[in-house]
Amino acid sequence: MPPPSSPAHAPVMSSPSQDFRDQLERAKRASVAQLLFRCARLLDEQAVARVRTRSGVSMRSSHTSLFPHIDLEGTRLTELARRMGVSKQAVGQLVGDLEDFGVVERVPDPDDGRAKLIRFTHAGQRSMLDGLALLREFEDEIEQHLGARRMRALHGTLLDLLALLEADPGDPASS
Amino acid sequence: MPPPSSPAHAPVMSSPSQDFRDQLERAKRASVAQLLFRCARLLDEQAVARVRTRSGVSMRSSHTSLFPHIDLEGTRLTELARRMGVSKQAVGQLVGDLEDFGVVERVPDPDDGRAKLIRFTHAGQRSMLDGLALLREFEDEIEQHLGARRMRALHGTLLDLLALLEADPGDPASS
DNA sequence: AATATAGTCAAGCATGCTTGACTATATCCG
DNA sequence: CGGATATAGTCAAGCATGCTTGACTATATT
Repeated sequence: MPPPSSPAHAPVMSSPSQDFRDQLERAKRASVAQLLFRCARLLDEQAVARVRTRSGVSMRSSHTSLFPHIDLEGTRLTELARRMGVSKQAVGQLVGDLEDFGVVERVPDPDDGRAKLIRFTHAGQRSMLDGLALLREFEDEIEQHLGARRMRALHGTLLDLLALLEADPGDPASS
Repeated sequence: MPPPSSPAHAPVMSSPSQDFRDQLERAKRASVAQLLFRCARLLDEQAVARVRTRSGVSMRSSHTSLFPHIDLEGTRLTELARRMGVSKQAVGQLVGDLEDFGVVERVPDPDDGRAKLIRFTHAGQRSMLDGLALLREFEDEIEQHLGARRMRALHGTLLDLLALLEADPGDPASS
């Protein structure tokens, strides 16, 4: 027999293992965090697969995450690293790949002999536009399933969530 | 002198590079996919950090993602691998870690001398509950910022999105 | 001249997988 | 029964990804 449960009254569990089972069940329904995580991974995988299938370029999301930080007139490596919050060597590797892909190029910075500007090549601009089109296509498909209203709501909520998460790196709540 | 951003012969309408700039600008506002990705990563990092800070156990989300698949009475390694869609060796590594943490144990399967059942230890059940409480706490904080309504909407939308992504692994669009 | 900064090269590490080879047990069938 | 074969799990190695740190060169700044 399990330890005497307090049937009528306590908020205590009927039995520990029953309680545990309930909790597990709840966990299976997946927290928002876990849902986000799985959605993000699947989305990323499928988007990357599409780009590679269609363009033949094996660009990954780590590469494309660089794009929004590259100014049209070119941006220094160190500045990119600062904006992205990683080491300049990390950016150097990404830029190296993108250079191999022919998407960006390094040109000397006229203002500083040590520096180089990372900027899109002509071809890179084209593939960038193609990639964005592909991504929009993908998201349109998703929107068809979710509906425009929910898609907008999702977008807005994620923006707010991101702001919260970026503002609040620690654990301010407790203690 | 400034980099010759575009040749002197002026493009007729809004220049290609202006168009490109617009596109980039749009990309900076981040697609849903990119937003999801960044939110997921931050959420994961912060959740993992909290668990480790409070419980001292360096469990990662790859470990916890195993939990929903472990039945209360125990589950075979191979079955876990099947449910998770990875190799049995991959699950073996996760289970090995969790065994070191004292969270799960391997007991012989009475029905099959080759098999073992992976199940939670007593302590594991406790830390599982603690972890879930922590996670709920975290999500409650998020809910405070987003509001209950948007949180529910987010949850529901993500569920649908997940279903879509899991149903549709390929690229059905391109014929 | 001293020092700081931009970038590069090389190595290393953590994570989360994979594949291949192997042991022990189960099951099927002639 | 016994041999062929399938299955559960383990051990070991390897790989891709996305970072890191350390050491270094070349140029700028003071």
